[in-house]
Formats: sequence, C-alpha cells, structure tokens
Amino acid sequence: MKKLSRKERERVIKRDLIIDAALHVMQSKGFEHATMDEIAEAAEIGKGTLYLYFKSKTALYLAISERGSRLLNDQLGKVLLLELPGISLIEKMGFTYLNFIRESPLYFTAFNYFEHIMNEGKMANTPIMEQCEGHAIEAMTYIVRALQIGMQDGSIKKSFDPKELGVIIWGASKGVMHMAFLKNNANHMKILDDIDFDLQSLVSGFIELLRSGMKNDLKS
Amino acid sequence: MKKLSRKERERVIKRDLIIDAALHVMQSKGFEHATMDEIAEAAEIGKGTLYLYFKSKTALYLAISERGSRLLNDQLGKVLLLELPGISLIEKMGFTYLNFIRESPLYFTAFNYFEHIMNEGKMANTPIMEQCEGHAIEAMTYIVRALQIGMQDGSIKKSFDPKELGVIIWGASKGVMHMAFLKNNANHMKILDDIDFDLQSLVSGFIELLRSGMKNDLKS
DNA sequence: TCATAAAAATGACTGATGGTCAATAACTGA
DNA sequence: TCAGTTATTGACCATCAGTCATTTTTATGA
Repeated sequence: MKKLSRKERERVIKRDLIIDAALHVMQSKGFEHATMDEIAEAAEIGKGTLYLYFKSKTALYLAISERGSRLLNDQLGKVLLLELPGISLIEKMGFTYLNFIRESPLYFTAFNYFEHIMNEGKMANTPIMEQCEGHAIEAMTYIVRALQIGMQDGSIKKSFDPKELGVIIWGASKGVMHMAFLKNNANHMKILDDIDFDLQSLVSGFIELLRSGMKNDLKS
Repeated sequence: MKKLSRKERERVIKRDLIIDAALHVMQSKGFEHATMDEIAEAAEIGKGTLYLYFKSKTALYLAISERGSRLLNDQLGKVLLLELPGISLIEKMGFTYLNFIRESPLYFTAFNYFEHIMNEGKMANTPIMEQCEGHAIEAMTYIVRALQIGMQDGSIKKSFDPKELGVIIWGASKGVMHMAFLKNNANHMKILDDIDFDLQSLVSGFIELLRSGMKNDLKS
C-alpha cells in the first residue's frame, strides 16, 4: 500500500514538472506553436512518456487550464472570507482576477483555449474536462455567494436573480478582462492603442458600472 | 480597362463562393476540423486554386470573420439612425448582437477565432487583418456614438469617459454574448444547464444592469 | 545476490493535413 | 490559327500529433 502510494506521488510530481516544462516552452514559442516534441525535450523525457501522462495535446492544454483556474479559485475563495459588504467582495474579486491575468497571462490564454475546445465538443466527459468544469462552477459559485451576501447586507439590490446575475457578471468580467489582456499583451489591436487607458482604470470603470448598476436605491 | 474590371468582379464573386463553401463544410464538420482539401472540393476547385484566393487557412478564417463583422456592423449602423435616446440605442444594439449570434453562430465562432489569432500575432499587417481591425473599430465607434448621444440627451450619465466606457461595454457584451452562445450551442457546460434562464432574459438582465449603471441620477 | 516478471520509458515510425510548384489548360488579341 | 499570357491543377513535401514494438528500469522472492 505504502509503495503504491509512493509511486503515485512520484507520478503526480512528474506530471507537474511536465506542465512546468510545457508552460516554459509556450512562453517562448507561443501557446499553440509549441510542439509535443519540444515539450517532451524540455521536460527531459521521451515523447512516448509524455503521452503516458497526457493522452493528447489538448489534454495537456486542459491540464494547464485546470491548474490555472485552481490557482485563481484559491485566491477568489480567500476573498469570500473577508468581512466586507457583498459589493466590495465583488470588487475585490474583480481586481484579484485582473492581477492574476497580469501575473500569469499564459494561464488566461489557457482558459480561453479551454472554452474554445469545450465549444467544439472535444474531450467531453473526460476526467480533466470534468475537473475544469468543476472549477468553472466553483468560480461562478463564489460570485453568486458574494451577490447573496450583498443582497443580505443591503449593498446590492434584490431585483436580480443572483444566479442569473452571476452568469452575467462572470461573462462580462471575462470579456472586460480579455480587453485588458489584449491591451496589455498584443502589440496589435490598434483600436486599443488609440484609446488611452490603463488596465486598472478599465477594470475600475467596469466595477464602478457594476456597482452603480447593482446598487440598492434605498428609495422606498 | 473594362476587361480587367470584369475579371476582378469575377474574382470577387468566386472568392465569395469559396467562403460560402467553407462555411458549409464547417457547419457539418466543425469550425477547425474542416480541411482545406474538403473546402476545395466543396467549392469545386483544385486545392491550388484555393490557395490563390486565400494565402493560408488562417486567412480564410479571417475572411469569414471579416464577412461576419461586416454583416453585423451593417445592422449596428442602422440602429444608430433610429430616433431614440442613447440608452435605448445601446439596448437595441445589444439585442441586435444577440439575434445575430442566434442566427449565425458560425460567424460568432469566427469572431472568437479572429481574436485568438490576433493574440498569437499571426497575420499581423496583412490586408485581411487590417480589414478585420477596421470592422472592430467601426463596431466600437457605433457604441461610443450611442453613448455620446445618451450623454447629450441625458439618458446616460456623464461621469464616464465615453471611449473607455465603450471598451468596457464592448468587452462585457462580448463576454455575456459568449455565455449566451455557450448556453445555446454547447450541450456541455453543465453549469449553464443547471441554471434555468433563456438567452433573452440573460441579455435583458445584462442590459438592465448597464442601464441602471449608466443612468443619469438626476440628483442635483 | 541473482533471476525473473512487471512496469516504465523510449524514439523510430505512421497518418493526416497545411502548404508548394512544375506542369497543364484556358483564354486573349492579332 | 497561333504565340503569349493567365488561371488552374493535383501530385508532392514538410511538419507534427499520436502509436507501438523494443529496451531499460524497477520490484519481487528464493
């Protein structure tokens, strides 16, 4: 029993090292220009071995996305523990997301890839895909919790259904963060170059919009 | 002169037919699972000819995206002609976007692909890419115009910078529409299946959020 | 310690596909 | 009709994801 456990631990560690290597290769070669041969070489293993750990290139990408959303969720989860009005929790989550993207743009690229292949229907019902979906549900739940807290403490008006509002905020946030990401990373996208703004103010503006959109009007 | 013009017209028509064929293949095979051989066969031309019209598969995808955003922009442009308060223009644009996605999900997939490859930096400075960027700027400008109109007529508060708010709304809209798209298309994405909502109400909710977030408070 | 079996690792190989180009067909104007 | 120009073609090439027969390493037990 102990022996098996040790093997399994070693396997997990090695798996993680492979993901590290993959990220490293992608950093220099670009996300989808990285080849499995290069990744195997970077991880100092044979190509066949790589396929023992990840059944396909897509599965490897998903594993990266999985790790990324796990890291992000850890941070989002901690925000929920703070003693703050719901609306401030939403705000903090927004900036947490922004900082994550700034520090780990590669993971953000992986997120997008995850959604892209989910669209295509590939990898449906595989364990790694289930994990990724689980993380997505978790992130979504954090937002809904914050909304519920806000509706309790009066900082967010109750006219919205929290779950539907959660989907809206989740989607809208990703879209805005994507803009911020483009502004930060792509040297293309002239439209964003022309407009002078920084990420912080973009996200601040977005959150301000949400804040006043969700604000309890205190009328009656 | 006349002859050259006729040739060019024929070329444009043929190019359009190829795009039609490509869309047809993608409809059945999935967006990126469509091969250039299949597309050539569907267009009833040789593979080499296909490459005379589109320098790469990516260029072909971009051409699809270009056509899609041109069609969408036509509709958005018409909204701006309506005699309505700015806030209502924004609302109409939102539903225009939603309907477009519902009717032409393939173009929406192409939009996403366009952004994806813009990220990767491929195709930078090619004519087709410039065109796509031009369309993006145009769409963005429609939003900013509507915001400016709203600030003039008092339906939108003036505390935001219209351009920055434009980027925010543009990004947020795309994110929310993407959620709607996932809900509508993917039979995966359990999280969205669990939550009971329809596209109309999701987008309505989003617009309601924007509306009250941007509303002129009429205080002073 | 050695022998044997089981498990892990490997990289040469295959198939699929994006992209090229020399050869061919079609067209044009005299 | 014919020379020259332009358009079209599909056989061919290079790349890369994914496979599998073989080799290497590890575990077991006498």
